Amino acid sequence: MRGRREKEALFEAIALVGKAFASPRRLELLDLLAQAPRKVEELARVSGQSTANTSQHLQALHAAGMVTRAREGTSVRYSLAGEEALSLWLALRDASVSQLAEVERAARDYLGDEVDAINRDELRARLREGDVVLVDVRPAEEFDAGHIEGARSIPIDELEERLAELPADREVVAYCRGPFCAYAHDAVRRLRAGGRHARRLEDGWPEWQLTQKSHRAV
Amino acid sequence: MRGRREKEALFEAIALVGKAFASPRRLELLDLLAQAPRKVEELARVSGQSTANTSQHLQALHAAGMVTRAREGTSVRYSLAGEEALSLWLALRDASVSQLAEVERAARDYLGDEVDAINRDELRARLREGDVVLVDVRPAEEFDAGHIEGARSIPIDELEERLAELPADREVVAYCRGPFCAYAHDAVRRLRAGGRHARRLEDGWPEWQLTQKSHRAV
DNA sequence: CAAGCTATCAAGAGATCAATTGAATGGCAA
DNA sequence: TTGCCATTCAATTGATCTCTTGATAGCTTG
Repeated sequence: MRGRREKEALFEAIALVGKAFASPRRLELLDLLAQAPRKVEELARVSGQSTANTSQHLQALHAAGMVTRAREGTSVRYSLAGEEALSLWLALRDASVSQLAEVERAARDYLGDEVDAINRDELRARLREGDVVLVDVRPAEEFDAGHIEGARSIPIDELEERLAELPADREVVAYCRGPFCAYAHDAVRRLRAGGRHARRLEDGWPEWQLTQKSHRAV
Repeated sequence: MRGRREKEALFEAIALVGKAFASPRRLELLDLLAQAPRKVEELARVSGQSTANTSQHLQALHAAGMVTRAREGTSVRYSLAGEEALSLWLALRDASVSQLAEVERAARDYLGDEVDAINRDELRARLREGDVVLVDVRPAEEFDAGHIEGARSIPIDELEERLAELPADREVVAYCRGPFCAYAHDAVRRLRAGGRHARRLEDGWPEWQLTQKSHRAV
């Protein structure tokens, strides 16, 4: 009983989950699913790959227990498999930033110049005070799937034309998918160009959601 | 600026870390390093693979920022790269258990019949009361590299011959490398065969160490 | 039940990875 | 210096992964 054979089987089983995180495409899918459940075709379109390939990657994620799927008529909607999967993905992402300079560099290249940020705790306090306007600049479907309480949805595409909706005398905080999502950066730049005092939330909806849950748990 | 090209580069960089967790061999190395820093040749011997192969995997882990290395005379000692790497590995391991029935099955096959366990909080309380004997059944080097305060080292190999050191009138708690390490299970079975009232700690030194640190941080 | 759409399957080409082997490097000690 | 040992490098083979293409299956609607 219990020899190297069994131990290897154990590590192999764990590596099944590790493999799920070994492909950039799959990570992009996870990142999207962290915002909202989506159909295969949507994921394919948004992530810019073929439907067949997307389906295969989703199946790999499913085999690793990281996503769940549900038929909806003629299509299939995939979701992140619970809080566990979300926090694992966020942990991997954060660890990769702090351990690999490469990631930080890639992030800078993608996000452009840094803009002023505010962290979750500070935002919570300011929301209690009621002296900020909180704007969710993600696509409307993602807002609908879940958002920070008190936020108003103004997708980044509509920001310029709806600028008038935002008061000029209060600070505006924009948030989006997370620390490596360009929407909030963009939004802040455009808001400032529009004469608003604006900052971005340091991270995004998934992180907010997760800390809310763990706060409730504690 | 900032297009699909840059976004892909970002996910690719994160996937570098993901790849580190995609091989069972590398996971075994991480698991060993979570106990104590070790030289390449030791790791090769303990994990039962060739030195060259071990070296290659360690370099992969190094490239992913999960381990650090230090020359020591003619040899090289590898260590886990900080708390971040440890907690990521533990998170992956735990998530794989809760999301994949396969992992749990493999664990049962390897560990054999379940034995009574005690969790960290309960152990902490019992240690304060002083009514348990805590035994670290890992190899002595791992004990030396770090152990639970108040534990005594009795490597599993020496357990039978040193049974007399353990009082028969107090409960004995054995711990080892973690929830999937067979040592504590074995130890409890042998202790019971030796007439002791014994349980195992639910997890092991790495988990204890990590919660100690986060407690201190909070 | 036929058409149309979505998702999955199946097969294959090309790339990447894993492990082995044998040679090279770097530090240590005689 | 020379020899020795631990580690790394380099090259190779076979296995695995990724993406594409074209076919298939499942559901819905006319």
